Amino acid sequence: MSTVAVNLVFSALADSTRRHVLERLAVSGAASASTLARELPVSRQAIVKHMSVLEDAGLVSRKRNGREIVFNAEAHQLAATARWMQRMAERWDPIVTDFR
Amino acid sequence: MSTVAVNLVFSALADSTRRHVLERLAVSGAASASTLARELPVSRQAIVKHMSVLEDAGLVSRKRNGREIVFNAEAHQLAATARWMQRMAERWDPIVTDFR
DNA sequence: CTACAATGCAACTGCGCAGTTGCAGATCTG
DNA sequence: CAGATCTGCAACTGCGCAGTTGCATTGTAG
Repeated sequence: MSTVAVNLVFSALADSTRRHVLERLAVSGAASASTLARELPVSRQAIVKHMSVLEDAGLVSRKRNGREIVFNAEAHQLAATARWMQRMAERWDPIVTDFR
Repeated sequence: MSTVAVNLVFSALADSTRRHVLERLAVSGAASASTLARELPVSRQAIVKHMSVLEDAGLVSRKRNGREIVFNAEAHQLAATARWMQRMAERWDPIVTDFR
């Protein structure tokens, strides 16, 4: 994982609104920006910007469907980052790992 | 892990300078802000601010030693956050996990 | 005691992000 | 076609962070 990618993923996950959106997509399935804006207490434009950030981080994918754009959560990227963190933690302190 | 704690950890890790400092502390051992500022291309005050952020996130601890303040990396917090991410990823998509 | 080396405090700049609003363009549906 | 409903673009505000510089303060060693 490159430094840039790590920056993108961590800063994407650092915002609680974005984590809410991700949670929503992962649990209730794909949705458009307009739908998400109706469900959450933010404007559509705010959602659109968040989706760009999440997409750049690889945490979300978009698919055009007619006049709609449907966003989907990419759980594998989250898992990959978690594993990356785990390896980093192991390298820093081999004792502290593997409590799961 | 509370929402606030997650915000603190992720936003702390989102900055590459802070990750460099953490790496330095984890690999080469504890150090003071002045020492870190001499080793890295940032001012001491910048280091001090970063240490506060890292400390609030639980990723670093400080210990006063005479006129010096020595900072130490807390690898277990990193590992804990990695495990938290892993569980989140599992909840979102049970298939994608456990590639390690 | 004195000089040095550390932390502490404060103000300032620059920059980017979260969020909003307004309007234009595109695409379904009846 | 006409209206409804999407997305797209642009400008604007507010705010907080990264980083710097300057100066004061405190502790240590000789």
